[in-house]
Amino acid sequence: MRSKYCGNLGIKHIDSEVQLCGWVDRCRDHGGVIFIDLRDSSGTIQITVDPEQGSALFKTAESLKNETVIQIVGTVRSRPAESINNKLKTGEIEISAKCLKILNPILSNLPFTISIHDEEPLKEELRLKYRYLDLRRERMSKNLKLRHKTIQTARNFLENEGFIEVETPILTRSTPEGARDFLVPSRVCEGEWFALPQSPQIFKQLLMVGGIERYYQIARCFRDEDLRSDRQPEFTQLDMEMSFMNQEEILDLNERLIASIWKTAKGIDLQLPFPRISWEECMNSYGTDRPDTRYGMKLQNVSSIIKEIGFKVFSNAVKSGGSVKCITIKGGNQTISNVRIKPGGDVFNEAAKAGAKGLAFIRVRDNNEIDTIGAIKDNLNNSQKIELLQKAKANPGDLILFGAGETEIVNKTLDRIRQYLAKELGLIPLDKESEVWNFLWVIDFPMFEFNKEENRLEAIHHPFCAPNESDLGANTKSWGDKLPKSRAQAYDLVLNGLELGGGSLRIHNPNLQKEVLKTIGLSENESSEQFGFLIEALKMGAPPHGGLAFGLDRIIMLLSGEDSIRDTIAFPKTQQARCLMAQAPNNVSDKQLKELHIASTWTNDE
RNA sequence: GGGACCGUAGUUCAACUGGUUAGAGCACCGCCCUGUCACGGCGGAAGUUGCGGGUUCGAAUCCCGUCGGUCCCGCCA
Repeated sequence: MRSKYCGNLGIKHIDSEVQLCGWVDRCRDHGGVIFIDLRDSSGTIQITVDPEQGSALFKTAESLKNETVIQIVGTVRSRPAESINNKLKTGEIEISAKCLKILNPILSNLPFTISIHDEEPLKEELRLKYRYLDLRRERMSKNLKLRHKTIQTARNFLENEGFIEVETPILTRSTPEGARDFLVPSRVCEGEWFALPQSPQIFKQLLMVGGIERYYQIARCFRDEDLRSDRQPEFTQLDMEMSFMNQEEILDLNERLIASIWKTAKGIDLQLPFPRISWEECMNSYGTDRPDTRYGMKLQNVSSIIKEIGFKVFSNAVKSGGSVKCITIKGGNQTISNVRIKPGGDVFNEAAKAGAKGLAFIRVRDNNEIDTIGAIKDNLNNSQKIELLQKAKANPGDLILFGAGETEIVNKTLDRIRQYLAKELGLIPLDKESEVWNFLWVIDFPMFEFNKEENRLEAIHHPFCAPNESDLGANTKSWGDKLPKSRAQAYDLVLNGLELGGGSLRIHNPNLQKEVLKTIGLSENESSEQFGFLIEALKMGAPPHGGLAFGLDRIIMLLSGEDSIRDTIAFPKTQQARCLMAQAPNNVSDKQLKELHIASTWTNDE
């Protein structure tokens, strides 16, 4: 139907005859001559319809509406010098139309305009309802092309590294741990249920046992949890697993993969290797396991200085097993008023949202005089004061904010304030030129954390992560005692405060695997019922293996500069997990339910 | 499960403290216009103010409920 794409035409095509297809982006009817901006997936070009070319052609051109689908035959010619449009890639030329055919007219008014010239922001509700139109707009088509390019780059890279792409089941079994499963009733196996995979975790490990050695997949994952701007009920992971590689080798390969993606998508050469920071140091210095290192304001632990002072809020926090930490805001005396850090102020509110009961502060004045509430000032002697200012790296003009109490809350509070103030004080460069990409690996995660509600240990990543061998010791009999406190051979890739992906070396020793399942509270029976096939497989020549998975949607979001992964997904769902276009989920017939041996217990007043 | 914000013409927004017939740009329809490119000019049509109830002489505006969207906490790695 066509000989060329609109956006690829240029002066070298002058005098040649072309046949183009696409959408009418916009028309300018001057009564005599008519200009049509024709758009296809490659770009736009101006079509000129002169009355001399015949009245039928002209009449058709007059009738065109925006978004009419047309096919034109015409000759490429240079524009008159005064009519050259430098804003347009094809602005030096135009097509003189000889023939114009309407392939599909517009029969219904469009809910919004597609043209790039229309810059008005649209309600997302509308964009999602008419997603097929939204995709026709430049923003979404650009994002989808970027997504494609990113996946293509990953495929090429992994191909060259000897990986093969293997698909794993979408219908699988429900397993404990992790997120809520989406369930699918089985018609054939009455009363039984499939679950959609939260990730291909176990399958990819079994591919390793299957001798695949290097696997990857652009894998759809499903989690039935509440949505956020960076969370969808179905999302995509770039999922990988490899045999006979140690942690360093895996990290090295993956940062080269990320670098190749950033090179093609952004033209940026990332500096390798990425910094590696232990989980412990990370929590100490940033209060979070995914720190944004584009700015300072690191957390300082001042517990030891403060534990004996008379200010009870501080000393009691330390004595009851918690801590006192602080962050120093350079020049904070100027930029942050007392109103903002006292109850009701924006900074205080941020602290409160993290669970802090108060927000103590010290302002450093000239000659290192301190300005704070009496209860702190009166209880600090001169040497404590000096030590404190040193530890906080505070100078005259600076503001120090404190978190005191349970260490977890203190970390959460100061992390939140740190992030809030970085945005607030403009410490993060927003313009494209000074964009900073601070990648880092967080390593040495603990194996488990305590779940208060369920009163048991829980795997931080998942229960297949291999523990650090030196933490476990050689004596296999003491595994059970040492496991709860050992570190995992797990790693997360963090970029500018966001987790891009993570993984671990896996357990390939069946006894160790059993021991870990026992540690998270599974009985022997439960273990073999849920994971028997995995443990069995580990007994039959499972190679040492490990892997990781990247959140592909999130990576595209960062590369495209969008704030939501919805803008990287062709057909995403709303926060209520609805598809406004297809109107899913929807009701099904009683017959369908009956075949599946299920009945809905839902009532209106639920 | 909880908190916050939002919903007005096809669309993006406006409408003061509750007070005339709910306005404007773009889109749409009609007419005019031969070099525009977000073309221009003249005219026109277009509204269950998401929905339901309440307060009031009077509600887009205030209150309650409900539906939908967004952000966040919980949840989720």
